[in-house]
Amino acid sequence: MSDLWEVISDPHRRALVQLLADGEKSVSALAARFPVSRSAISQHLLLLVEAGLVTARKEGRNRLYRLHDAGALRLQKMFDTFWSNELDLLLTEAKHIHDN
Amino acid sequence: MSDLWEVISDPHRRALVQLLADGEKSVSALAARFPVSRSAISQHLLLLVEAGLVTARKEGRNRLYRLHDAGALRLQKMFDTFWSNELDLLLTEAKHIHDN
DNA sequence: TGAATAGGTTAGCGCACGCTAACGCATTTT
DNA sequence: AAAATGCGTTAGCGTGCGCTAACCTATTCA
Repeated sequence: MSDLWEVISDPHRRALVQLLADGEKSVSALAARFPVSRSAISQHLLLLVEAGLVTARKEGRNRLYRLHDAGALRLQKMFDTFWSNELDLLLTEAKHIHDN
Repeated sequence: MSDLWEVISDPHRRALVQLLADGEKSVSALAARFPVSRSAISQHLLLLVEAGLVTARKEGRNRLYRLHDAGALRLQKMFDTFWSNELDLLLTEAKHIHDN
């Protein structure tokens, strides 16, 4: 996979990114928030690492995941690139016409 | 499907949205740009319509698709919502530290 | 040292996606 | 009227995803 769009299109993975946005968290701490198994979350996290969105470090028997700055930046750039000039123009035009 | 994230995660559908951003186009005009069959493109377009990103009108034997303003707006809001305060904060911090 | 905890790994299942091929229906062209 | 064009629709195929279950390893606690 490793395509950023595909990676971010999964709801669980998006939620993981959001949860990690406010700091490092362990796998079980994360998994506790979801209705699926720890294994599923683990696999999602590995995908996020592969995609460069997240990094991991070991501390004792915990594995702590955190958001990777460079990855977040790539994500932002991806959105910006997609949101091309034409799309922006179209929207501002539309807003102007309907005046809201 | 009809989930905006899933809809926009497909490369062909993203390209369609971009192509439609600069104006109405017929199915064959669009399909000519892709290596897949017209049927595939047609199915993508129907999905985009279902998702509210695109509208269609008939003119003679052509079917003209165009971007739907409200849909584009929903898309923009979706990105913004995901790009929550934490993510933004994290990025601006990171930028500040590395000073670039 | 044994039990418990945290988490990676693998096999396999169900399922939905993207696609093609074939067909049908309007509309236009000759 | 007949042929051609534009496009939706459907069936069916291959493939990859998300998930669970089961197992294995490393670290901590008793």
